[in-house]
Amino acid sequence: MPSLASAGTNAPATEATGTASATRSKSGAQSHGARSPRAGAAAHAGIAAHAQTDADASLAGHHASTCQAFACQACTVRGLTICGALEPDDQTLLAGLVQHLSLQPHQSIFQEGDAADYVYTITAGCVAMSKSLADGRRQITGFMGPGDFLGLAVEDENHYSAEALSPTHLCRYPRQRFRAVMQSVPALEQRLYALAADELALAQEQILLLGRKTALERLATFLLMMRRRAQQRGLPTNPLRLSMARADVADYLGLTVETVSRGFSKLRAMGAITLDSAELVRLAKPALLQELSGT
Amino acid sequence: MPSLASAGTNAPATEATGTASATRSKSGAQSHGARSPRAGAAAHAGIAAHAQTDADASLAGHHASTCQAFACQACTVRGLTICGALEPDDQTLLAGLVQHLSLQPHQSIFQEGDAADYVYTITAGCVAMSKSLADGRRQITGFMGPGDFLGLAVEDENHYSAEALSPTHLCRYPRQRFRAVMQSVPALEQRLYALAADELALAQEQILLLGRKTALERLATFLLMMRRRAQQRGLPTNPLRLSMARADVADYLGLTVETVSRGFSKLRAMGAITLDSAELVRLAKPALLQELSGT
DNA sequence: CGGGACTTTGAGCAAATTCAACCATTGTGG
DNA sequence: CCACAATGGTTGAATTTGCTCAAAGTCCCG
Repeated sequence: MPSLASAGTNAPATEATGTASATRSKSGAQSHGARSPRAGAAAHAGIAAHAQTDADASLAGHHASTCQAFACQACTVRGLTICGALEPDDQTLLAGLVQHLSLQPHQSIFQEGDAADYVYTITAGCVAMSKSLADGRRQITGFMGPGDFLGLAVEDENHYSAEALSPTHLCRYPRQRFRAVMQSVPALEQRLYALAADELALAQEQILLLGRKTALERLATFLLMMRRRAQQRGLPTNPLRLSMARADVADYLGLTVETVSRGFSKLRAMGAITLDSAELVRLAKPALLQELSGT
Repeated sequence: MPSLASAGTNAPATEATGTASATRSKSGAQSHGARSPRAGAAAHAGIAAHAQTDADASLAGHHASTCQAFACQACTVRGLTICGALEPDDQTLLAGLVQHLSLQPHQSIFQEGDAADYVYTITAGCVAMSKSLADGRRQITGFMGPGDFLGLAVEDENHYSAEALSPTHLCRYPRQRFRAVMQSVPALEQRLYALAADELALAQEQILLLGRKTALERLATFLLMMRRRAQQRGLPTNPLRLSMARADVADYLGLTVETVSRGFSKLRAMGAITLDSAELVRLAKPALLQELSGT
């Protein structure tokens, strides 16, 4: 599949790739019928083409460093992300490389197998990392939100795809130059090492969930995790905004959309949660969820 | 469960914890009946007590550095592990900290929730990292073999357990001192960052497997992965030695022992593999396995 | 040779998937 | 402004995969 993606130039703005939920059986991919017979071709349209930078001209080069630096001063996720770990001088160094991007839901950031030319920091929205099998089954390996760093583990090519799930803002850095800064700034290197360690711990948590938890346990775990994330970022938790579709939750939890939906209904019936809308959840009984989570 | 483990002093040399296979249903843990009613209490016996070092006295301190350095010179996994990335001087630095340990199958190295006092390099054998749920269901998050580094992602306490699956030799370093060396030796830091990145990529591969692959696909993927590992280490691949029990394979693949066994039988029936013994597999048709692996 | 641990095989069952229909929300065009 | 199509979510029924429970079969070690 990676090879198929290489020709990616432009695709219709509305493609189904992002929402074609994975299915468990090998024959499942076709069964979703009308949806995107060319799954995998994806919305690989070059980001630059779609990019709507805060200062659009900045994409042409990095002459806009002062302007960018100013934007960084005002950045709302500064404390959460890598910039917070840096001295002012080093921040300027990074600010000289940065490009700002805006993405719509379902827009691809990069695809499994692509050359890893950039690394990213997310300033707003929600991004999914995912891997797929040849027949289209998709597994989301993680969600990232404001403050998260994207591109940690990359070598020369990406081992996973990344896609915006909600309207998203990114800071993008050319990978080679970022790497150079990283090697000259020990604080940055250490910060990234710590981030990698965190991400690894999360991945192991996810492995436990996928390998050993029941559908309901997965869902309860997921909701509690989303709440913790929101708390860490100072986002509202009492209606908790999921920022993703059921299909994405399903692809994250290794389930089908239907099972996820049934799970939500069951949790609602138990009084554990309330739904303002499909995306806005109230965790009425966190203790019950905790118990249901199996952990 | 972490709190239960804290009192760990000595346990019988033969405990069942390591082999009590996880089960999917919440009630499953008890259903295995006679096996280890005190699951979770584990073989937490201090390693030092069981340790049979190559030069036993070394445990008392680190005065044996020259001796250890000599051992390191002869080390068979030097090229694979962190030592290979170091200057001779830095190697001596590490050699001054090292302690050699030998473990029997089922012996615990550390437990989820323990203080992370050491990091390890594996020189021989096979180690499983695992996480468990409250009711005893266990998930193995990864296997490590000769050359692998254990303790990458740790903060002050371990997020997972580690246990020897076959007779195993380890190099152990006090974590704080290792950390100090790490921070003074950029090459080491970068090597560990690279290892963390590799481990993360493996974890994501595992997430895809657990979330979206069928039992047979998991097994095929597993066998190919084990073969790749053996190749990387220059170990024999034609009878490929698994170095672990079916129960461990099951806990790694998110399945039950029975399903794993059926899978092996099915692969055998298809002619994809041959079994010299339960632990010695011949991959008769790697291409078929590749196809079956779903990737 | 005998005992125990591990592995394999079989039969029935249950959780989650598949397939299918229906409902709700949203945006569009008449 | 409302009908209506489209998308996403929910619910139901049948099916399937993998699990549970049970019983043999193997292998290893003393």
